[in-house]
Amino acid sequence: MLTKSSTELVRQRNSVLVLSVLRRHGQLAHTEISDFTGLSSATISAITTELEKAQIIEKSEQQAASGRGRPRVLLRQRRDCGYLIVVIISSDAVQYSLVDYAGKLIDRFSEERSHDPSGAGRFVQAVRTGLSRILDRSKISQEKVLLISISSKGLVNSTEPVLVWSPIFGSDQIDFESALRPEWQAKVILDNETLLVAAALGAREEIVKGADFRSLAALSLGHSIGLGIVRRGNETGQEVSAPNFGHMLHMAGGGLCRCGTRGCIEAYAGFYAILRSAFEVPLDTIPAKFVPVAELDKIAARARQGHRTSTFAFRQAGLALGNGLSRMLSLTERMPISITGPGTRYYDLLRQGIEEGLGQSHIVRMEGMPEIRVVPDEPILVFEGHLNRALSVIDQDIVISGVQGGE
Amino acid sequence: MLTKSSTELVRQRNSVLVLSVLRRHGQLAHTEISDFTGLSSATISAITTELEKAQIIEKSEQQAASGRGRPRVLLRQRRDCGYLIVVIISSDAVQYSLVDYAGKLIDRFSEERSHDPSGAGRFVQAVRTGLSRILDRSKISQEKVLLISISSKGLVNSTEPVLVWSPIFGSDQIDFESALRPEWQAKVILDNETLLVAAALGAREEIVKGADFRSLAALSLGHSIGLGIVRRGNETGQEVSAPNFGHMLHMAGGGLCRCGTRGCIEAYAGFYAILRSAFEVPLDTIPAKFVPVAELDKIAARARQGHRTSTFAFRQAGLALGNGLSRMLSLTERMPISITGPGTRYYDLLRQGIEEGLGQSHIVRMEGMPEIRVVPDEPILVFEGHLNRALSVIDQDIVISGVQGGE
DNA sequence: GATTATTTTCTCGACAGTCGAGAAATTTGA
DNA sequence: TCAAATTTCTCGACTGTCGAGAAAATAATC
Repeated sequence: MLTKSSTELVRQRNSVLVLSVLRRHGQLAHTEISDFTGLSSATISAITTELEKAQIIEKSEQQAASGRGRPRVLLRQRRDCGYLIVVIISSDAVQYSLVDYAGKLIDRFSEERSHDPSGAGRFVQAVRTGLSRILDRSKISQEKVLLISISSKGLVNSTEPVLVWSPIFGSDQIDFESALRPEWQAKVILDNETLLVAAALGAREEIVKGADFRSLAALSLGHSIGLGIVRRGNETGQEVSAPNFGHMLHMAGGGLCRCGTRGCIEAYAGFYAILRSAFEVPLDTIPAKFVPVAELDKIAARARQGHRTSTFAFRQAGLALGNGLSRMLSLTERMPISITGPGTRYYDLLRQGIEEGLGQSHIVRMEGMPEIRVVPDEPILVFEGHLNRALSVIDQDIVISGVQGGE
Repeated sequence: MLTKSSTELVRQRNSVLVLSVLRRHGQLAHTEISDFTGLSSATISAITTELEKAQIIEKSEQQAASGRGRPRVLLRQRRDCGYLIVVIISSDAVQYSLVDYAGKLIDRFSEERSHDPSGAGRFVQAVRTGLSRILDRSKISQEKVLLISISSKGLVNSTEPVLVWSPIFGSDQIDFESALRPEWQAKVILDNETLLVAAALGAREEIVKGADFRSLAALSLGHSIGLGIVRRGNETGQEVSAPNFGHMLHMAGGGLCRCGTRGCIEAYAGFYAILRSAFEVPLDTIPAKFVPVAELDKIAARARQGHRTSTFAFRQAGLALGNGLSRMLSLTERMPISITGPGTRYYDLLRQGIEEGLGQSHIVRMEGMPEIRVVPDEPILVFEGHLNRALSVIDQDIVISGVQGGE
């Protein structure tokens, strides 16, 4: 359904536009903003004075010497305009980061995670104390925290911050919104981890390719398997999604997965699955809860020396991934694939299987093999994705709610 | 990348909005347009007088008696504002329809299709003469034809009107844009047939559910298998896509498909595949080019009487469809599925397999079985989808290009 | 040191668009 | 014939963008 437009909406969108170029390029002068946005100088004046009055941006005292002429005055976000807390949940720890409005990291710590499975409720409690702790350490008042951005592996509700399914808690849903609302008035968003990786890669790619960028997928290999897809939207920036790829059906009636279903991709390509297959344990064995990476390294070493069942295990994993990717490509357009996560260290062993698995489908035979890149540093990408998404959400909210209220 | 907004853009969008409610509800009075759009009466006045001057809409002489008070004057599209030609390519015929700007069918005929496979070039030639013919018969000048909307089964380029792969011509690409450009200055669009079915169903659904509508998939069963997905977009109406579902990998190294690959869904669920499987022909047999429906009806009749291999054939087909749908659902959100096409007459035989195939995946076990509806009248939906899409494209183009030029 | 050239920022009036209020138009009912 | 009701139209206020040019501030030049 279409909806009506008004002149106020125009100002809102242009204000967000100004903030977004400021975010992308750091501090900028009046003229530069005008160049980047395509808006006239007069409009930039109007918008920036408004944003300055609302205490969202400020004039930087550091003058950029720009040859002769009136010196430029640089504008930048006010760091203390608001704060962001990033919570990254991984299988063995939870990392808390406090970030200011300009995207600068202020404080960070990690907390070990207890491995007891019973504790969805206890886990939420731990997150709440973690959040209090990072706030206390920084002496920032709670109202100044505008957004709490959480990420986890698993399946996430697309509209509300609810963890629908996760490798650790299974179908024990966690609703972060209602869990944090009593204490925090900040907005809470939750994203799948690999979605954030894809978002970060997409943002990088768009800087390089500009308007030529179309789409991209990120595949994360580890104990579990994640996939994120980012597509260029019409005008609303990029669209990202995190399908339930690890638990897509690879083979009906196949190996038993941690989720309880048979034949998921993860049941062939997850770390525990590779272990199981290398030791020729029956495929209906209940998977190990946790596999040390050292264990897999040993199998990989043997595979590299030509050991048959070890090689076979990685090959099976590759095939499952390749078949799955081909199915994903059948449902989307052709796009490059970036492989990331701890599993990238075995890419040499997985590669042949992946390519063969891809090649078994009509779409790949017709359009050719998609471009595959290996990008090992996943944690950096996750954090970068958090910042990209969270800060642009803050920009949006701040403009919609805060501009006229600032003075 | 975000892009700048201006007040002119606001007028453009609101004009398109006015045209779209006019299209949805037929002729409307000033006040009603105001109610439907949420725009103020003054704005409606401004926009409608502009559109009337540009000869896009007109006052209807038929006065709607509305009790006491000043009588309403109804506004409606001018039928002769422009015309649309709809070309529906199916496996045995090509249907041409001439439609006026108000969506009324003016003329229609079908032409048999020669089954010779060599003729991508000859086929394009046939389409060109078909288009000339429908224009000649109606005595409408060529410039008045604003859009030619074509549909076919197969894989379509998402940005240009290029048929990338089709059941009949294989990888012999057909670029309708360059084929028709010398004669026609009308815009040319090409969509996958099942995409249009999905679009039509989505539009119907949105009328019923309004803002509650989220997404929906249409599955077309026949000689080949098609899938269309429609999702509610942010504010830009609905987003539709037509994945290459029929040739998604069902089972690595499986039955030989018409496309030359092994193991496609179509190689299990297409009419030719059901035939092959019912007669226990080896799965690597080159598929029949064309299967009369009567032939399949016979198999279905036997299956309904309990004949084993016939039942098995339909069950295998259902499993392939169910597995494929579960994979699709793993990559999207949960959505209802409408099954359409000639294959719906065998739905009683397919159903169990489809449900079992769906149930083998994690996503369905977790979220439950998606709602499945059977909607047999596919041709009507295809045409309805054509009109929905084509006329809204025309509205958009007409507002962008034509409004100030009208006077 | 005064002047000129150059560059950036700011300001003003014109123009486009939406909205609310109320005037004008037109029919029904008393 | 007049009042009530309803729709359409019009006017002034407000918001927004833009182009042009004024104002500001520095570097180069004489």
